[in-house]
Amino acid sequence: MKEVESMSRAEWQVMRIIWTLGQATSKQVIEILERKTDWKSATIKTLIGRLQKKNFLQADETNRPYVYKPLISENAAIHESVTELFDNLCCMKKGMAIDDLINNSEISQSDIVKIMQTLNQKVKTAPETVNCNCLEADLNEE
Amino acid sequence: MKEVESMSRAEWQVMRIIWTLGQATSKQVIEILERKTDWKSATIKTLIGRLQKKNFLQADETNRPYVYKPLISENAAIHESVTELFDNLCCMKKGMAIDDLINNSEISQSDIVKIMQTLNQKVKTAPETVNCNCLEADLNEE
DNA sequence: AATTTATATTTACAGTTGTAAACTGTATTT
DNA sequence: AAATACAGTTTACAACTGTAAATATAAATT
Repeated sequence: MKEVESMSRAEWQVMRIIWTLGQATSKQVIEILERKTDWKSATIKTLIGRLQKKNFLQADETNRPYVYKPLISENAAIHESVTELFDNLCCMKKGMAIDDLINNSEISQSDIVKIMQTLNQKVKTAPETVNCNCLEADLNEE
Repeated sequence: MKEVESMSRAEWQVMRIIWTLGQATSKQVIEILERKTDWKSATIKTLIGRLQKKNFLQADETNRPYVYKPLISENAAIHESVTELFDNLCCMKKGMAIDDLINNSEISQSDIVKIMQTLNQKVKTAPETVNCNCLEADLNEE
């Protein structure tokens, strides 16, 4: 029924460790997450297993302990999640949501510059207004 | 275990109708969602019921059919969801995520202007860089 | 009042998620 | 080789979700 698997909140925490390290053993992930959370090591093992099943992680099994590597890039994963969430929103509200996000996130100087450039491009072709379509049948949801 | 209830994807669709109409009967919600989705009316009734249980909706039961009203504003709900999602992300990646979002969302002229103003404020105090904390214990998650 | 219709509430059921113990197989140390 | 320690795999279980049928209740019609 579900087209594409998605990553749960707890699974995200595991992926973040592995993305940041590039690859990791379960031991490494467990050590770090035991400091960050109050999860038992068994819980973390479960999460690693599920991430493999969902094809977000792959174990290099040539020698033990296995080394786990990401099968999806962090950027791709972020894109997927953020897009999925924004799909829930009224299209009229997306601008506001982004504004809110900017207000509540710590963003570096260079990222701010980058975003401004994006906006400068965007403004050239942006519509005067975006209408709410919450009540309309969306014929096309590609 | 769960501090605050959150809204599922399907429940969001129901709320969007009710926010947009201000209030609605189940019949109205069902009619609209039957055009937008392939859900059966029974499914939509279940969702309305769950939203009431989670205190996102309240039924005015003075006369039938009941009129359902939101107990949370659309903006508040958006803030909650978006914040929850961004909590998953590496803080170093949030700027990029926002940039990606802007690239992929239709945003009105006025929203763009608003966002630019926000950025202009933000840039004054923004840090040069934001460091990844994916491997660190977060002592404080208030 | 009895029947039909509309609407609201209960029950159902499989899959996902958070959370973790138990078990199994491999590697290391006596 | 036997015992121990680790790491990987299975099993568990309740709550939440998507999906919907069945049932109960109230309103409208006959």
